[in-house]
Amino acid sequence: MKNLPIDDFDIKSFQDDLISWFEREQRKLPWREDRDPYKIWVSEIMLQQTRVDTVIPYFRRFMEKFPTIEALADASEDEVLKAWEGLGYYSRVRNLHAAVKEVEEHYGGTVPDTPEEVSKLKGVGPYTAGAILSIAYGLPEPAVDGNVMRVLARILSIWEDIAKPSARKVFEEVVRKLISRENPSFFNQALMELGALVCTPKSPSCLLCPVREHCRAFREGTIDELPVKSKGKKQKQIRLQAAVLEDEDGRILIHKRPDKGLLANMWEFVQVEESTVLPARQVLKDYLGDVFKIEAALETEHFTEIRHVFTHLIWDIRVYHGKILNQVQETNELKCVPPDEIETFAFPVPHQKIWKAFREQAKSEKVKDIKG
DNA sequence: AATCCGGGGGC
DNA sequence: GCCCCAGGATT
Repeated sequence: MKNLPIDDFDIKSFQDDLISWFEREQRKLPWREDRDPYKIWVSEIMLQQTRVDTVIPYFRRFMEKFPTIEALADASEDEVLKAWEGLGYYSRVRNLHAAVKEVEEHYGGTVPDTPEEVSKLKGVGPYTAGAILSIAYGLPEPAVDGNVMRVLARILSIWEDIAKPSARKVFEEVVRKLISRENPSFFNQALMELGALVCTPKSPSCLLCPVREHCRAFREGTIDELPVKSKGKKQKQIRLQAAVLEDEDGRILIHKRPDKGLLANMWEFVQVEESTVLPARQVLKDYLGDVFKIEAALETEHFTEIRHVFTHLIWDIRVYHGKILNQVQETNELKCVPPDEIETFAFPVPHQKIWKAFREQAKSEKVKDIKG
């Protein structure tokens, strides 16, 4: 029996060692400057599946642009998406935007402070609810993320598979038993900070650990076996053909993705999935040919290939260059924009790479012209 | 319970 | 390459 009860565990001593370490060693972070629930909330959404160092510049820019709940509620979705461009998991910010409007309308602009109300907000799950309630309001609610599961799995020698959704509840019950009633905020933050700075996934710094004496895995030599985490399956590969298309005025054709699913509401250059049957480029030409007259430029070879790895799939994109000879009928999803305005739209990273490659290719063409 | 949903950094 | 990251919504 490896999952031991926590009877022989000195909770008070553990809390003291953990919290006093946090008071000494915590990093200075922009969302720790005050206890504004709005800032705590935004930071927690940004930090979902995203490292602190990545989040910091986004957080600063976001707060400059949308300093209050009211400012964010009044912004347009395109503006908000643009501020999130490059951070990934874009439904986070669309949900945040909707939730902030909800708070503005139904809670008079004040983030609610009960588990029931906070949890109802879009994009606020068990972790984020606990984080807001404990950090912003000082309530003893668990905030169990990947760090907390790793740290507690080691300290208490818990052999649950932390990749399984059911594991989170086990750890929430553990936190309810361990959490400091005097300082729930620092207790929760300290567990996460410890996971980020000391009790790391690989080669943890046990010799520097403030709670080493409380750690069963350290005592029993099982640090490298804990936590137990099953592996996910590998990504599906998708071949795409994309085109940077210019109209006769040199404007670029861009397309807005549907409001659900992958990269919802983000802009992109036109692209289609490659057929396994038809020869290269034929699919793209057929697709575009229904709508546009495409000049022979599309007959030339693709000018770049982009590989982009997502969590659950891999895009391999061949990118062509073409010219549109007829008038483009613009819609909400289809626009022609001048090249210098491309960067005002929110593009996913793979299509930012396409634009970068396109400009460099155009530059080298120019050099050739001059030399020729 | 599985699957979907981004992107980057560390090794 | 592989792993993981201050997870949540949908099915």
